[in-house]
Amino acid sequence: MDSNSEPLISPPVTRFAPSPSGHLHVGGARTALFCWAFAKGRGGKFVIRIEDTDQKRSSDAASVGFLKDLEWLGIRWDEGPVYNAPDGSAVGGGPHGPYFQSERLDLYNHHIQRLLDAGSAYEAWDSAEELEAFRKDSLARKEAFRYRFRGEPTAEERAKFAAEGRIPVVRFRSALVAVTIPDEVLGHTVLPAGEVDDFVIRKKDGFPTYHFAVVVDDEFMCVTHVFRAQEHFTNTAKHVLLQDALGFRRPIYGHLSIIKNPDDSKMSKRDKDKVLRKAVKEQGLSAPPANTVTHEEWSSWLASDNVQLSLDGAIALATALQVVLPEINVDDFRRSGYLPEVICNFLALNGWSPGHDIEKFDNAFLKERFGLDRVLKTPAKFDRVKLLAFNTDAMNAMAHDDFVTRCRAHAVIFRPEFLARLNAEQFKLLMLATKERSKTLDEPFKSNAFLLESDESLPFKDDKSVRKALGIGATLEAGAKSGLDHLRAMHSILAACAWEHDALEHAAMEYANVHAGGKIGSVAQPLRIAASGATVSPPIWDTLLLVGKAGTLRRLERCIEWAEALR
RNA sequence: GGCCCCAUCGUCUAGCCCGGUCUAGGACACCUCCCUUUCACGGAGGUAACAGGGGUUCAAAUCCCCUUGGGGUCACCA
Repeated sequence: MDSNSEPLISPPVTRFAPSPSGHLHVGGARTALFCWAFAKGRGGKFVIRIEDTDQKRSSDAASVGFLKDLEWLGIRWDEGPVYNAPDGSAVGGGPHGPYFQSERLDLYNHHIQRLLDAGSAYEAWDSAEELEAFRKDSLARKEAFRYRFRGEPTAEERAKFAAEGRIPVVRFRSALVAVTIPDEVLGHTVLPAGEVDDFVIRKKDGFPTYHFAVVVDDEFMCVTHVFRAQEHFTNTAKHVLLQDALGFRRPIYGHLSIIKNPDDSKMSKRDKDKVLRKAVKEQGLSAPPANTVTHEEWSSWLASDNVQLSLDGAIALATALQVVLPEINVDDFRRSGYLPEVICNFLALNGWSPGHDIEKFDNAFLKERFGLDRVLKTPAKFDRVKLLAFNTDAMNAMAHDDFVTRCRAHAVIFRPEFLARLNAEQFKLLMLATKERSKTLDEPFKSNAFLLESDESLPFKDDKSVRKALGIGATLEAGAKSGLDHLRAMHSILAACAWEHDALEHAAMEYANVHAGGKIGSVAQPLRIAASGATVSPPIWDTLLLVGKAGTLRRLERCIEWAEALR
């Protein structure tokens, strides 16, 4: 038995309780992963609850889009919002619902009334302006602002407030005692008396605050272990006080360090906008590039750092500005072609390790081995380079058939144009030709866009390596042939060649032996440029096969023409 | 600023709780070489860290204190 399995409570119930959002952030994904692994590895339950007590931020149906991301990662919940997985199975439901806090108001109000009746809570009538003044005052004295009971309003005052249309909030009467914050990751620590103020538990709009709803729900959803981001650490004191006042059980707590960017900033959904703003500034743009965002969107976006572009808008703008958006959400990584199992593995390694120099593992292993005793207290920087390396390894280890299947699944969602261009056989050929150099599921598509070009309009790239391969601008020794010469010669050879891998290779080899000193590379590179437009493509014969005979010959002709005009 | 937490290669980390086996291990990145029809992959080497200062001890990355640095929090957001 390890140090954190609790003898008194088993099996454990953990929960992931985000506010509604269309996207799952990697930090949230890791929290969910740890909660899931802990519960499932001990025969317990993993619950999802939506914390939508902020009416301003609770929006539409897309508000739980992150459920799709969780499911994609292989993290399934035993209780929570109902979700129909792509494989047809239904996830969620359960006996302790509803799992949206906005639907549990009666429950919260019942318990707030209990506190009110017991004198552990009271109504407070302060206006926003009054509170602001208090805060300013505290700030001037270089103190943290702590709200304290300000006395019962007189009947007169009460009448005046009512006449003004004021609506009271309910505040919790915090005892002036030191509070121990229980934490199995950071260690139990004591908050000095007076640190917790009389915080609001019911807002003016009748909704409970986060602190109150969490405590009630954790109790009634039978949550035994709460693992959440470190930003909640100090809040735990409030929760503990509330639990004591309400007579609730106390779950075991563990606070997880945050995940940071390589530059030490906190990883945030605003990072994409940050990159774009920088590019706009550097490139000195004063209007949105064509086919990106509307002028209205553009100007409101530039007017305030707090405004975020829509995903589609951000992607379009990034393409136009030729910048790469940082992946922040799970969905971003999916779009970039990362494998869910690799993301889970890598995420788990940020803040936890199984020891013994083990780095590669799957969720089953994680579930088996995960425990709070090996969770790190230090924040980790999210290293995309290492993630990519992990993904590359997983891609290389994949069986050919699996690779093709998964690339196809990726293409259906993100690269449909390739499915339109290639038949099943060609698709498979391209995938296998690209497999060993693909670091992501998206790479077979991203790096082979030349296949989508028409033979009549494929652009040829004019750069140093292209000029070198074609022999443009170079002086030749007597009798030697340039890459361009090879191209001219190969045109007729290919025209007479069967369009099949070995035949192509054989014919080119034969030619190279006679005219290129056996150096096939000096023939293959010009061909590659002609067929793909640049010096990088899948193995040359596969490339020609995919472009097709007619297409290759036409591209050759155009390339020769283009190269001749260059010199 | 008050309160709380944290600190091993550039990065993720092992080791720390139970001081000696640590001239600090692994991985990613980086450098060198090999392989090679492009780009990649792969193979073989290499550079690289206990934040600083005090203690305790025969002995400290490991225990204690201070300094410095980093983080969190101080909402009618979660």
